[in-house]
This record gives sequence, C-alpha cells and structure tokens, in this order.
Amino acid sequence: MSILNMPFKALSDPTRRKIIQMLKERDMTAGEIAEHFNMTKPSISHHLNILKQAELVIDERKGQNIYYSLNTTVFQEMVNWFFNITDKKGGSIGEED
Amino acid sequence: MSILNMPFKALSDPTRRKIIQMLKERDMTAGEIAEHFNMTKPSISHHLNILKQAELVIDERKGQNIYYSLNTTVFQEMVNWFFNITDKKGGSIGEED
DNA sequence: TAGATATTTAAATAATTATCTAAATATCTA
DNA sequence: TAGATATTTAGATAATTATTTAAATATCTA
Repeated sequence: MSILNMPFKALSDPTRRKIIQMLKERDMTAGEIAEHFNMTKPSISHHLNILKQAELVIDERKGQNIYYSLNTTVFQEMVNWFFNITDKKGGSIGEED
Repeated sequence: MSILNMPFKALSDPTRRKIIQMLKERDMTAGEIAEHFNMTKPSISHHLNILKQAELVIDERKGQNIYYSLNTTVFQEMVNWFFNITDKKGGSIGEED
C-alpha cells in the first residue's frame, strides 16, 4: 500500500481539512482547536490522532497543553502526486501510488 | 460543505487512485479498467461512479463500450488547495474549504 | 499531596462505505 | 428479432469510520 494512503484518508474528512487550515494560520492546542467545532473533545482528539498518524501534523506537549502544528513534508509529496496526474502523458517514472 | 469534499473523498480510496493513474496514461473502457483489479465489475463500476460524481473523470459511450477519461479541472483546484496550505502564512483570501 | 485543568484512551453505537451476487439496460450482429 | 457482449443498477452484507460518554493520564498550583 502506498505511503500516501494515510494522508489521503486523513484529508477525506472535512473536519480534518478544517483543522489543517486552522493550523496553517498558527499552531494551536487541542483545546483551542476543539473550541472551533460542534463536537466533543474526544472526537477532535481522534481526528488529531489520524492527522498525526498520517504525519500531516506534529504534536508537542508544553505543560498542560499539547500544541499541534503542520508538518509540510507530506503535503509536498501529495502536491507531487497531483502534479504527476496533471502533467502531460508519461510523467515521472518509478512512482509508487 | 466545500465543493472539494467529493473529490477528496473519491481520492481517499487506493483503488480509485489507481484508476486515476491508469486514466492518466490513456482513456479506457470500464471493462479494461476492471481487468486490472481483483474485484468484480459492479465494484469497479461503483468506484467509477464515485469518481464521476466527484467530476474527476468523464464517461462517454461508444457503441457497447463506455470510455472513461480524466477531467483535469478539479485536479487543478485540488492542487490549489494544497498550495494554499504549503504557502507561507496568510495565503489567498476567500478560500472556501 | 489534593484539586483543577488539559488531553487522551476505552468501549459502545451509529453512520458510511466497499464489496458481492443477481438482475436490468444498452448496443451490436447474425 | 434473438443472442452475445459491455456495463450499470439493486439489494444485501461486511468492514470501516465517526461520534459519544465515561474513565484514565499528565501537568500545574495552592
């Protein structure tokens, strides 16, 4: 299975895409993120975990809070996937996904 | 709900991503596509339908066959979504998703 | 150390999605 | 028009995913 499978699955959920866009503006704690949704904290925690497993975000504890921030590396790889589709026939060789 | 929701959901499945990559190389009939998978034709038909609803592919009947081909428009919009994430803080205004 | 705050983990349930078999539709050809 | 081929649609089931409540863990502070 492609390494991009988890990130693609992670971004298929609108709540998680919104979280990503919030983190684009600034790093935030789990609690701050949860405040923006009509959803319990455990649900947001679950979504954050999926984003983390997909390596789309990084978490770091600072005291009582856990800060979440974007990890742009995998986003770059996803952009490459789309480029490969959008580009003319043939494209790069050795692509996995 | 964002207009990108369906395409994101559509691309979260590895079978559908593989179909997209096959169609990048050349247009194919539903039957040709199905031959590449360990899956029944109705299952592939279901996946093609999801890709079609997401406007990632176009279908056109030619005689007994139905040819599928890429519709790159939505891919472009998805690339823009990723650019917006990858770019520096702020980014373009008026983004919906 | 006890209590308060922040967050996650666990367990259950509801909702969504993928897959199959069987049947239907559309087209071609003899 | 009857039979063959290509594909989809319908209906059922299994698997996955999202969500909730309740409980657990980690950290801070009085």
